[in-house]
Amino acid sequence: MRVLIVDDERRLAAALQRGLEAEGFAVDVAHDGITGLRQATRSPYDVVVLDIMLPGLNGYKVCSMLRAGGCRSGILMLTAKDGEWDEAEALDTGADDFLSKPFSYVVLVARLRALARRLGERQPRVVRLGGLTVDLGARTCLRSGDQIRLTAREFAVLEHLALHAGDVVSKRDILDAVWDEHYDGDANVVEVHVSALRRKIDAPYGRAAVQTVRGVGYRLAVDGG
Amino acid sequence: MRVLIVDDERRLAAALQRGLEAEGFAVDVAHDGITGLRQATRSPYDVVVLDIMLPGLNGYKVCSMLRAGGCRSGILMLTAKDGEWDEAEALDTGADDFLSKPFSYVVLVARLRALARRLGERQPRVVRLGGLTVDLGARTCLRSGDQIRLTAREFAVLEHLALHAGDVVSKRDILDAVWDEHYDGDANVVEVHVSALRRKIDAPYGRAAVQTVRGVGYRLAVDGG
DNA sequence: AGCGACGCTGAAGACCAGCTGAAGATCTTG
DNA sequence: CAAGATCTTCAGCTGGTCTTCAGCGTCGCT
Repeated sequence: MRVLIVDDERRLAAALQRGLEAEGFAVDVAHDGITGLRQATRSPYDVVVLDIMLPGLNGYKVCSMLRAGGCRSGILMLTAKDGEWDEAEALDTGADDFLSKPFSYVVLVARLRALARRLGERQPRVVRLGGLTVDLGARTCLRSGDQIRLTAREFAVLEHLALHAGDVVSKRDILDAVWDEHYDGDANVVEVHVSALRRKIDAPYGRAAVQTVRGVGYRLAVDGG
Repeated sequence: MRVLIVDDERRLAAALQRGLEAEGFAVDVAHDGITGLRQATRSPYDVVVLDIMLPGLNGYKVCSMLRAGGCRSGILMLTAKDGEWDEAEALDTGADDFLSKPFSYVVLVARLRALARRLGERQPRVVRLGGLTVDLGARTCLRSGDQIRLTAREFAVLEHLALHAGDVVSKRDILDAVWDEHYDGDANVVEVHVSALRRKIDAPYGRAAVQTVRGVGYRLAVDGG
């Protein structure tokens, strides 16, 4: 899932980025309103976490301009508690949810997930493919009834494949979806994680759910391999 | 959106038709399995609402025959609640969703809409030519039901031909589309790959989907050869 | 029938994409 | 701070794929 954090408190933003990335989100950061606005319109995010106090262009303006421009991402506003700006106004400008600073990290993650779920209800919560079950909500994976322990990256890769089950997904697509867009390293990271994934969900079961399509990318077999 | 209702309860079918037409759907009705099957294959519907209890040919049979014939419409099965036929079986035969009778009209409409949306979103780009099926999304190719393993180049050539099925495509066009457009090598590479393609999708089946038009180029027969 | 142009195809070697083990970097946890 | 897990980078390896080439077949024209 792709998240954009727009906050001028660099340390907070960096901490959030690290934390969320560890949970498997792909996170980009902007430190002012103008940059955030441009970033959010240029690239499709699932959720934008938007601080209200921003240099240049405040959060309300960014939010309403995004909505005016037809942006369909979820917008979670961070409101300072001093009461100068209130939550009702945040919702009025088109935000989907708000959180008062200071907030607990755990709460933020829960809200992010809830928001993403709410927006993406059309997306299946569970993808079942033959003997392979990927539970996007619980972030768990079952193969032939066994619970498989996956790392954050592994799961994120599997998630993206599962959401496009049956179709070939290029390594570039996976990079864009799972890593943030500034990642410019080798696509070999994808190969490494796919390799690890196969070692866990395919090899021990003699299956081949994750198929290589040479010269194009990968495909998750709709029958689970 | 085009909907076909196949149900032998004439009053129910007529009521549904009126209701759905009022909501802007284009609705046709059939009262038995044979008619429904013929109607569904003759005309492309977005969704077929299919009762299971039908005179002549039951809903399961209609459904599996439709799927066997390559029908890609959404199929919503109406299952009687007496439990004689269960939902798992409905899904097995290729239905996309089911609804137990008696059902609420509002629920039916919601399900219809959801189904149409679901199908529309994941509309795989598929080109079907007689016994030859080229799935551009999954990058797979089926000939008479067999999965054909193609290399990246072979598939790319076939893809370009399929997108212009029935038209003659010059070797130059293929070079520009499949190879880099500044490729200045011999056009013989195209011949080599076409040759390999024919060996896989035509020769074993005694067909000739890929036709040579001497002095001009190649043409993919619209009837699959 | 004979000729030339065009197209087909088998073989061979260059080439390249993808796989994987290992090592170092980085982050998390106790 | 140490231990452990995870992520990324790297390089060697493998096997499939692509291209080239040459020889042959086929077609259309005279």
